[in-house]
Amino acid sequence: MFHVGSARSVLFNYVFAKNQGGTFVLRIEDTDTERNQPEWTEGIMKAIRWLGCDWDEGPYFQSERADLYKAAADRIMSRGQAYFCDCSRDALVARTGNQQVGYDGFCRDRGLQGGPGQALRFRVPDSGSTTVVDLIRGTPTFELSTIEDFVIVRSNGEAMFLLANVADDIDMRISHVVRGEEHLPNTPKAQLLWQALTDLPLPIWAHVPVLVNEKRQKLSKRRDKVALEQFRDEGFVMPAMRNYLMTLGWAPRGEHEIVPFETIIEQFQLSDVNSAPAFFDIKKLSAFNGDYIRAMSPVDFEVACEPWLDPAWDRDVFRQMVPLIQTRLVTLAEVPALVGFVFAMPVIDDSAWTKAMSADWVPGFYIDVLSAFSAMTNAQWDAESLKSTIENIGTEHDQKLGKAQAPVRVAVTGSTVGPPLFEALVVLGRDEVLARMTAAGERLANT
RNA sequence: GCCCCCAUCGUCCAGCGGCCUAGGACAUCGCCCUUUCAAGGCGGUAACACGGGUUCGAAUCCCGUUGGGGGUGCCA
Repeated sequence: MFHVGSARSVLFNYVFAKNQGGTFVLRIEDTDTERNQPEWTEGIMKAIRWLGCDWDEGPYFQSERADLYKAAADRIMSRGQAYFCDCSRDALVARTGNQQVGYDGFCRDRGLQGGPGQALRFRVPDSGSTTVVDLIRGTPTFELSTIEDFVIVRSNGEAMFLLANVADDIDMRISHVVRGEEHLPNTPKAQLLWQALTDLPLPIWAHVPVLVNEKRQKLSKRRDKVALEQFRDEGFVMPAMRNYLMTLGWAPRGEHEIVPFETIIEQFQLSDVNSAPAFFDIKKLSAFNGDYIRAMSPVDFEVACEPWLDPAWDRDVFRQMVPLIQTRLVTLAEVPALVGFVFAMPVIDDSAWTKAMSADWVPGFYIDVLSAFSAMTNAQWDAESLKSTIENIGTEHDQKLGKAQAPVRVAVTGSTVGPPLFEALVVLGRDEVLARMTAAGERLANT
């Protein structure tokens, strides 16, 4: 499961790196070995590739870099900026009587020597402040007195992600860190660690706003639809998703939001990114998707449809339907419903039948159409002839074409809506059309 | 509670002190086109949260209020 919010962050990183001529590094932050599942990593990389954001360097796995983190912890320890602690959460709460307060520094000067059950905490200075340089948010400043002594190495010896990230950022010479806004409160801690580990200048940060739902809460996989894979499986195409995600918090210059990815890369500036949370609007995504589908070449469109087609369907027949359906889609998943009638007669929808067949002019009109169709030679079986045939018979029954085509459409396609009728009749062929008309005629006679 | 962030149409963006009687996109409404449904064309409704400053002049700068959001884990 790859969260669309993560996808957006990846995209911003990628586009920024490309715009700057920089190197996009993929690092898998799998320090929590108890919870990590190997298949997650596979899914992450697959999703990033699907987005077209191939990395220039990596992937690096934090789970394989424990030595680096150990060395970093030792260095901080040797500088006296960390201490061991064996306080449990419960003990802390019991001491302070407050569920929401940070660590109270109980073990600061107990001189614990480390060992099972003891975590390593960073000794945050009691006074002073640290200022984060953020391309999107300016320079938020944090008072050190409000930051607790946080854990950097778990009691099982594993580094926490904060330590691992800083050690890696230094080791990998990371210049810019682009990530979700939810990490902003971690940043002063990261800077403290950074300065304890190296004299190298701090990285430049960019905290992109979170994506929210219609209730303006951060998108969560528990209550919201957020899986990139799910959108893909529901027929959203990558360029549409990519373009849409880029318009959340940012927009290309000018009057158009739908622009080539190259243009986005060319124009993107982190300093232009908005800092307010953005609503992930599936309706707007859908509009982008329809637009991208319409813009495809017929061949590309056919290829894109393939996963949604029944293997038994004749691809040559489908190809004839392509120009009739391409403007009628929001997602590719709608393709089967639109063309299915060509390959097999669907069950006629009851309300469609009633709607199209209940008028008193229908039976007579219907018989005329049936006989006209049977009379048509193969040479006349083309969209224009079929159209004027229906049109003329309709006129005889005092009906406009819009009304007159309805009974035929329902008889042949099972629905009142669908691709252009006469073109579809041509694809179906005279025999098949007549067979369906006859079947419908029998049903008409019996009701 | 504490820390931090944010605030332009219903939504996403544009706007970086005068070009704003605030522009575009999605959504919505109407008209046109039309073989259904779409697509397409044309047009409409719709916003600077509030209160104080600063300034000749503020959507744009400052302060406050209100309202949202994020964080507050030996998760990332």
